[in-house]
Amino acid sequence: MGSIERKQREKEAIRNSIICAAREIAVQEGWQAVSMRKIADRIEYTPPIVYEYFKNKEDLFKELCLVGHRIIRKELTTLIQQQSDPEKSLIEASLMHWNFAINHPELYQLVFSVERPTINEEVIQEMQIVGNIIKKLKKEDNEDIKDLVLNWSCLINGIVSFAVKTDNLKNIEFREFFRKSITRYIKGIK
Amino acid sequence: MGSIERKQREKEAIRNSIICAAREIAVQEGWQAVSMRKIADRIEYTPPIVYEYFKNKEDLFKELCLVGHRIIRKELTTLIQQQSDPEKSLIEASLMHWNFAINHPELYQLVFSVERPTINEEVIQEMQIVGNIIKKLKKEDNEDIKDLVLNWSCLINGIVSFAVKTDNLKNIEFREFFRKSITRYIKGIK
DNA sequence: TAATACCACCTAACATTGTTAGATAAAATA
DNA sequence: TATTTTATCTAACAATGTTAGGTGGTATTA
Repeated sequence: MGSIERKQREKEAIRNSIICAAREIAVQEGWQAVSMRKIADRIEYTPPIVYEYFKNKEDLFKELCLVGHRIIRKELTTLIQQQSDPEKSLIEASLMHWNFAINHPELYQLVFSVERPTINEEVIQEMQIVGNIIKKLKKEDNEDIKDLVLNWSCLINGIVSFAVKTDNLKNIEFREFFRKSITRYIKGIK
Repeated sequence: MGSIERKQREKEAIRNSIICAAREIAVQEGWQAVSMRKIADRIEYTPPIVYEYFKNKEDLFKELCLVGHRIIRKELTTLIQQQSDPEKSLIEASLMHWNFAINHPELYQLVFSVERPTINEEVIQEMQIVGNIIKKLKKEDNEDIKDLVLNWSCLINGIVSFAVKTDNLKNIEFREFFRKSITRYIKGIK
């Protein structure tokens, strides 16, 4: 009797459609316009159904943050597999953040908004990956890797956030500035 | 007939009390809990009165951002008056941002949230002040000052935002990391 | 097969929100 | 005193998050 598995799959599909609906609305009208009713409308159900999959709006938003982190981690891991030169890896990891903000603006906003607390486990994992890159990059062992990773992470986020805020993500000059800042950072640590 | 001026002053006082009320609620319950009705309640008026001073909620929020920027600019100007060594000035300017986030957490959140567009004129003025400090700091003239200021600004904000998000503003170790990052930055540019 | 339990889903309501139109009553002016 | 202006309020609108409880069909059991 595989019908129980089919049900499971259908449930998963609905859950997924809720997440997609929320993202779609956010892309089109911004997160402030995302309401449980609009989501329900879009998936052609009534609001209480949404509450069967997510305890409340905050719960849904947290899941959406996880979606963002999963994409970032996936990009990071494929990136280090394709590239062995640590300097190039770090540059690619930096650009990945930029591209993430371009390709998934709604997720970027959610994951990196000051209002929302970090999902620690996720951030730690991402930092570990970048930590491994930086470890190879620098020669002298007098500086704490953790500090360097945190420094890198904050720098990247600071720049990308500013680009988002000032609507400069597609500005070539600004992107050039981004590259230069990464270069400056790398020069500074090795 | 000075009554017209008194009226003016009273109006100014009410406007100010609206701003204060909004900040108070934000400090106690977060910005998502700030409503026009709660503000009206707190200043002992009815909601429509608030709309006589601010076109709408967004308008009020923008004014609140300006309040934040005014504080920052004031701090920056007094800071450069008291200190002539550019390196120390830059460190102080950096710490000022940190303290701003501690002393006015609600304003920090508003001014630096990714959701809200920057108020360009304000940001440009702040960057000009910091630009003057950095100009004195570095010797070689091959690098663009604007780039360096932007780099500094994004780095500082990236770190402070992260501290806010992870609730580490009062963490001494994290603050030490902040100092080290500034030092690293300064070492890199001069 | 009939009765029962369960499941998916919905209706309808609650309090709270941003915002506005229009009323009221006091103060200022004529 | 009559009229205009000003300050303020009441009451409503539609939209929001969220929940209690109903409905009608499907599966399970007697």
